[in-house]
Amino acid sequence: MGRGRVVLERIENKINRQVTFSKRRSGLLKKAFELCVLCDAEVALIIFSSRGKVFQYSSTDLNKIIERYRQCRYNKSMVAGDSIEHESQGIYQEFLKLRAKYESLERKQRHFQGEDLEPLSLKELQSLEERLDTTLSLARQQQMKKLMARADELREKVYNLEEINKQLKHEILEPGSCFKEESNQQKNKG
Amino acid sequence: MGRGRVVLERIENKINRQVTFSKRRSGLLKKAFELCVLCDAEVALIIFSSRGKVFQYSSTDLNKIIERYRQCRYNKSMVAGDSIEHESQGIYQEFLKLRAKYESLERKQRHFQGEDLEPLSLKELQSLEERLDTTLSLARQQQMKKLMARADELREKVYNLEEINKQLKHEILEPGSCFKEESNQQKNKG
DNA sequence: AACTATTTATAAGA
DNA sequence: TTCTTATAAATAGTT
Repeated sequence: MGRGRVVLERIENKINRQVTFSKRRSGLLKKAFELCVLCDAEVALIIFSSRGKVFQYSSTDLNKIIERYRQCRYNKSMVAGDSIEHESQGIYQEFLKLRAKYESLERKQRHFQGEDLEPLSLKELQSLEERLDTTLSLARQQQMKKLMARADELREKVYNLEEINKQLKHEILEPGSCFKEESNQQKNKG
Repeated sequence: MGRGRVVLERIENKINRQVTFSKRRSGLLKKAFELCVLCDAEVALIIFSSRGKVFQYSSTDLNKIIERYRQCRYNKSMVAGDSIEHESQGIYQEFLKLRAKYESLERKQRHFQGEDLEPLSLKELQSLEERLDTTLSLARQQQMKKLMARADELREKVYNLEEINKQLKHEILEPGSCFKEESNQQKNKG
């Protein structure tokens, strides 16, 4: 519908594409609206331009329509027996789930820090105590281990230094090399 | 576009409405498709007939488009200066941030449970030990409190029962009321 | 489901 | 961008 036949492929000319987008976009929105009025249908339409601008029409609340759609899909997949839905719930759902998990973990964490213990039952308190006790001894073991490792290191260093010292003393008693300054020092000492 | 001018209101004739719905629906879907091809746009279209049947077109995965749309809305409301709390980064960024926080908390939690202690420094281990120790005594205090409260309750119950006992004994020694059955029992005992 | 007279949408041009 | 206009496309009413 226009002065030339249209070929169904991406319009390469940028200006042209943008103009056509603008015109057809408004046409599409109008027709969506008409369908909804004339035929008592529920319609949701989301359009993103290639540059990321968003346009939208919905006969009623868009989120409601989306939910209704998802419900339909869900039922269909139930019938089909697929139920791959799990994965594609969208980032927002994922976000909500994660937030719930986070808050739960946070609560648990607070207990480990001795906060909000009042609402815990005796049984829960006992289990907490046990775990704290276990962790405490583990933490102490770990400290021991670290300290012993460090002690070993130091012992090694001490040994090495002693060896070097020995060699140096040997050098002093039996001179025969190295630096003039050392020779001078030996003179002063002697 | 048809043999008569159309008035924009619900078509009352049911058959007519259904036919028009069918025609316009396919027109709308076709135009959505064309817009997406010609103008490189992203389009999602959901249609429910008045009888609840669902039709859908989307240039790419519908859920992706919906999420993109939600992110746009979210960003817009941020820009509008409603809640500058979380910065205007979009739900996906929020999700990533939360995930990082969650993972960090999870790591901390593991330490409290005595796991992955090896990488901790001596200083960190000492601080952990201190906190565990504090929490441990708090947990024990809390248990004490609970136990003492329970003991009080029991003491109260015991006292009450003892009182009742006393009264009952009194009744046995000095009869003079209540039930016939009790009187019979007294006879038997006597 | 086809047909066709008309209306409507829109491509190209200004 | 907006308007104009020639023409393609969609579709209302009919068969």
